[in-house]
Amino acid sequence: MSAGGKITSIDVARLAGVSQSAVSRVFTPGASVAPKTAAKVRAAAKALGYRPNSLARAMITGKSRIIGLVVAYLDNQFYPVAIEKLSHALQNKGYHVLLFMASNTAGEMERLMEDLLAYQVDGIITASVAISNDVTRRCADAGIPLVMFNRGQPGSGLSSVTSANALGGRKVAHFLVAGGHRRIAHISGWQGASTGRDRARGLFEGLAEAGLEPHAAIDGLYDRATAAAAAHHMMQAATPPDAIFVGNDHMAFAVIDALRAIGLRVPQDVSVVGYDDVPMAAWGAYDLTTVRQPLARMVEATVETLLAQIEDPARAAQSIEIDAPLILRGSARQPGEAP
Amino acid sequence: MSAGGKITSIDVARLAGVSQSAVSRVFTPGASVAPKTAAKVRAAAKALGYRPNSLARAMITGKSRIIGLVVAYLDNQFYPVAIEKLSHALQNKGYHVLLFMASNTAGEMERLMEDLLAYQVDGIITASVAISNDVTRRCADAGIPLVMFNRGQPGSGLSSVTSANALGGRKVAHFLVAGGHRRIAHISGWQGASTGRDRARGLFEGLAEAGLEPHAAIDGLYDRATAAAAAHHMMQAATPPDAIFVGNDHMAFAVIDALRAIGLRVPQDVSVVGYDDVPMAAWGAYDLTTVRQPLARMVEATVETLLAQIEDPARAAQSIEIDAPLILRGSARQPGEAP
DNA sequence: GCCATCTTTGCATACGAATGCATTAAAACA
DNA sequence: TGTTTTAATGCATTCGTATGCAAAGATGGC
Repeated sequence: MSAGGKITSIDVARLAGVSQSAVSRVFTPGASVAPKTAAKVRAAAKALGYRPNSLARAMITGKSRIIGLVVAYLDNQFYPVAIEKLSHALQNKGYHVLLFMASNTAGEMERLMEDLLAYQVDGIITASVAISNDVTRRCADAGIPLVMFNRGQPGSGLSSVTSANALGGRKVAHFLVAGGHRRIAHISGWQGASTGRDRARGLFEGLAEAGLEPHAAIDGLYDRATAAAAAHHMMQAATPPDAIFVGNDHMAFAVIDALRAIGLRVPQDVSVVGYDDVPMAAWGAYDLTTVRQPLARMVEATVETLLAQIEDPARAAQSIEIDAPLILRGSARQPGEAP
Repeated sequence: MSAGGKITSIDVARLAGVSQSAVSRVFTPGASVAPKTAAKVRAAAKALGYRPNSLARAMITGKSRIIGLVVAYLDNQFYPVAIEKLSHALQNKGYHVLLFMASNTAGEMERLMEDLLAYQVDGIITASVAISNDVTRRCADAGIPLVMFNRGQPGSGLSSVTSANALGGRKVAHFLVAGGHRRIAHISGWQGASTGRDRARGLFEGLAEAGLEPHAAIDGLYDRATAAAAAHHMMQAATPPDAIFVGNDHMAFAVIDALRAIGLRVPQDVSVVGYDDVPMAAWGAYDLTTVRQPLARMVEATVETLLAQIEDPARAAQSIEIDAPLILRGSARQPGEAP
């Protein structure tokens, strides 16, 4: 039915018997058009199947209404779900998401940045811990509003939205101590980024408050294999830990698998606690006690912050932390349960 | 350092002492420019931090080099991983991905389509089984090349890339029969789309070849809760199945959880086979025997088909099926093992 | 019914880059 | 060296829409 040929506002104008400007105004919220004219135009537009060309509009207005979303690995279920919610939220605000998969090779990053700028994105969200500092800096230098999701960068002057990672780590410490654990180890998230560091720090502080030292601590690099190896290694020590706090759920699953593989029972032999509360954490096979990142609120805050910065570029960057509750499930012995 | 102010080809031209056309040609592969001029221009461009504006370029050329990627739910790990690979493949070809999350409400879909067209995408990939037929039709009507990933639509004249679903189902039938199972049930993928139907059909045909009838069959709608309920229901029958083929891994995990929850052992009491071979299928907690969708090859075929159609719009649609091998793990009793 | 005020509307231009055409500079050839 | 061919460049126009400005129309007050 509709020909493949491009239909422009001029075609619509011709059919409706008005000027091109009139057509434009009908599709520009807040512009001055007589209701009668608008009706004619809309009718003509519908008849022709006309759609305003967003790209042309972007040129004129200088706003593309495109947000660049930079992510790295989607294996960790936390990110797909975050992407889903971010997309929806942005779509609701009339923005669209240009997706960039970032491999972390230097050359790739370079190209990615170029592309991000070339497409005139109005703002950027980096939804991955593994984005290099350098990249975030360059985006900011280019004057494009940027919000880091699930990662902070202290002193960078960039906005970020995270859960209260340190507090979350501390909650885990208190919970495990209250549950009677005394040899509490940590397989941390990558220590190259604040997220992993803060969770570790929180744990250690919490332990210190109870007069405990961390029994062991290894950087799991957010990598399943690394985490599994770390767990394996810890359990072969002369005095193995009686609980392991793992830096995120994604690694925690690998840790549980690794423990079971060597015949250990969770939580009878070792308690395991994760961080994120991805949907999978609630699944029967893992039933993971974990700290919930309140995704909906984090997304809301991210979008709100970004759009505010787009509207007012002079606005100061903000670092938002959202409280993360501990979710009790079966992978860790609870206070009052028999050891 | 670089001012937020927009730098255009005219600025570069001025600094390099050439015309705007010259600058354009330097950044247009295949255009005729003297090496000396190119060098001057590149130097000036670098000095100013100039990047060609993709949006402006898109207007002139009529090609945005943007691909619309429409997805629905990202809970099923198959899709995030697919998105990751699709993005990378398209980025390598110089395309970019505009991501659309489709809730399946009618109104939403309408808006989504409008947006897809408004952004002048060069092509569309629908990476979800749950996209309505209607939507795909309308994209095609608009004359935009479209490839359906992981779903076919027989007789639609649209391109699709899937694994050989029917054959996959048949492989499962043969495998389960060879393993000594006789009461083989199916919790299928959504029967509203070809993917789920073909897998079911393949299973049934395979069973028929062995002189067997399906022991039971319920539509799991690709939904965890539905699948779990179905499994529960099946096992409470007077003669429960001794094997269940589940329409995808995502549901299969739920089924295994449900079975274990009522004290059944997998595979000793019931064998479970999935479809997809998502990374999680290999994890210790499930160790799922499943049919592997060869993601890399599917992505490759999808991108290739789409780009071919973009280059030559007259090109006929094609339905590509890629062979899917059965991956043997621990969730199903194997031929030769004791029952 | 007339003038002041507020809406509508069209005209013309701008956004930033690509490209056909004509012109000029350089290279190739005799 | 002169002429033909080829490569390089600039000019002007184009893509589709938004918007300032001025003119025209509608509305209201008295």
